[in-house]
Amino acid sequence: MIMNMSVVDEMVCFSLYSATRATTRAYTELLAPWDLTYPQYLVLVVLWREGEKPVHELGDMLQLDSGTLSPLLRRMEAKDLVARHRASKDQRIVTIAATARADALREELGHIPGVIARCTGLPDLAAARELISTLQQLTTTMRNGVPAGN
Amino acid sequence: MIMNMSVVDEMVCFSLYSATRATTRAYTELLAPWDLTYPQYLVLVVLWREGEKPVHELGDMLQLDSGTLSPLLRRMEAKDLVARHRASKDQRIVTIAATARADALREELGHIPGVIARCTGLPDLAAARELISTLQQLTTTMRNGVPAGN
DNA sequence: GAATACTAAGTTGTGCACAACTTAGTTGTG
DNA sequence: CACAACTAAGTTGTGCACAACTTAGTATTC
Repeated sequence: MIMNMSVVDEMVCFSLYSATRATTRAYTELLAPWDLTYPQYLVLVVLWREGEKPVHELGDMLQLDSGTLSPLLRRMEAKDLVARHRASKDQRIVTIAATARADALREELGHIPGVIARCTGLPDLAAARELISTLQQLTTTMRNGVPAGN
Repeated sequence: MIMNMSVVDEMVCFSLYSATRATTRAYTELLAPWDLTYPQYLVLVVLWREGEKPVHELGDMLQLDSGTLSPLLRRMEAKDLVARHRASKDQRIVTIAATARADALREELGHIPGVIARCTGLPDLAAARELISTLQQLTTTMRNGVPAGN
């Protein structure tokens, strides 16, 4: 907690920032043949696993607001990957569903998690779980925000 | 390395992605009073520590290309945070230097690393170093790219 | 039941990231 | 010297993220 903590903590953030961009680039390369971006792929993963979902629930799961999701889903709709329809019960809610084309992609893209697994270079499942745990805790703490009084 | 590895590995990437966005938001909030973004702050940190630098060396350090840095530095120049001048020796090279105003900010922003330190929620220096090490290794492996044959 | 508060989705505007390209300057080779 | 190969910075275009706002529909309260 003493002296050089400062530099190290900036390094935590910077190495996070670098690692995420490297990961996104790996996904970009992997997904290029299907004209998919990483956030678009994440939407498909959620829809494949959970079925159709309102926009705000997708937003809760991916931690993205409508300002990000609305145009992203519009692009996915244009590529015939998702369909939107108003829920009849509550006319404010737009439900997003994977299309038949998206469902077909599920098999085609089944190799991706394994490829990414190798790309992480993590030695085993335990190491992966530990990293996930550390990152999730960091996310929670960060999201609680900058404590009052700086 | 067996069964559910796939799901876990997607979780590694997603937790990275979430953690980075949470961190960037924390920086955004912290830096708002100075009208600075996180990448702009990173440029200042490099210039403070290393003195003036050509654009491509900034790019090497931050892993950003000229397509990102050129407009970013233009915005920083407009805010009187950096100055650009052509190196006389090699006329292709534009050297970026912190302005007096940027140097003055160095003290004013001195509290930030400590605040971020607390926001990470990491228990001690050892935990921070371990996370940095894991992330740097992951970045290197990721950047080596998707191995041939998928 | 009318005014108010709230919620869901979408819009607008700014700033990264990054691929692909352009322009200008430098180096290397014959 | 000429010319090809290379390098540095900048430009263009696309797609996130996200703050701030708008629009429309729902719930609440009196």
